[in-house]
Amino acid sequence: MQATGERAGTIMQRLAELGYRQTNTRAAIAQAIASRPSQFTARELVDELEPKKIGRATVFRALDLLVQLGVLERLHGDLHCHSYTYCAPDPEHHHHLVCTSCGQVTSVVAGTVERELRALARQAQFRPQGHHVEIYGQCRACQGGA
Amino acid sequence: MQATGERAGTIMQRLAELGYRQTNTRAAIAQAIASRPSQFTARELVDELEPKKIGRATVFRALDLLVQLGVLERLHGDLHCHSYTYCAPDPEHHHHLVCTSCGQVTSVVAGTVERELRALARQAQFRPQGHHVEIYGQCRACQGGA
DNA sequence: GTGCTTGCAAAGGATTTGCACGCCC
DNA sequence: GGGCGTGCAAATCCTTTGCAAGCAC
Repeated sequence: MQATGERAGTIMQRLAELGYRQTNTRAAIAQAIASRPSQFTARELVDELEPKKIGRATVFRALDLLVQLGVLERLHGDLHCHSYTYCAPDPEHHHHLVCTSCGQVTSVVAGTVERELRALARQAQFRPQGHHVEIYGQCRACQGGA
Repeated sequence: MQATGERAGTIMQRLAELGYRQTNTRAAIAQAIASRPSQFTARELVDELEPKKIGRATVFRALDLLVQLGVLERLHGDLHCHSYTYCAPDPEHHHHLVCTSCGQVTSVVAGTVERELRALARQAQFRPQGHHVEIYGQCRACQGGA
């Protein structure tokens, strides 16, 4: 697990690396993202940042940019269409475990599943280009309580 | 593959079974769904049905109802968030192969993948409750042309 | 100084809701 | 006849866009 301060730093660093400017506004957005639980919506961020004089538009643009840079990922699924999740720089393809109780999102690398999916596609004479996998359930912390 | 007429019939039948009324409006919606390619958006249906004097609201309500009944499934994913797909009554859990060229959606049953996903979750001390899997690529028909 | 970024404000859509009428059972 | 289902229209909400001013480099 990464400290939130470190997380915000990583985001800013990544922006710099790719040649984007490190502005105060972006730092505030990075900070807001870092301080959120691992899953959040655009709306939540806008609500948090609007009082700080950061425009809706700016937040949406930053979100798009960060997804493009690979810092954030978009989540899909019945419960949280249009959610985002922070994503540590990681060249490996991975999947998500989404906790239905606390919303925590954990990334897992799953070579075996990958292979199975490819085999499945081949079997259907389908040429796979990509896929999207999300598993819902309860994370370890939530199994005891709820 | 199911004939579209049969498909529309199945939808109406399912409504009746669950105690919902079989109205002309719903029949028209069922027909429209049945005549679509396997993947479609709410917007498309509304556009098609509005000229026929079927209100937007009614289409959205019907869509929600059908998803609830398990006749339709919502698709997610970057390319087609908020798409729907017809789903033949089928007790078995399945996944989707989505063609990026023609939009065709094929259902596949994948016991092996299921098992792998469960194993993966267990490994992370995660209690799985469900999952969502979509594979993008080109279906057989589109591999030759495009 | 130059050009990327931002904030404001307004536009643009999509989806939802309220309500009175009509139709299915 | 009773109550679910429908159509109309307006409301609401989210997201995108245009443009002039500001700030990073």
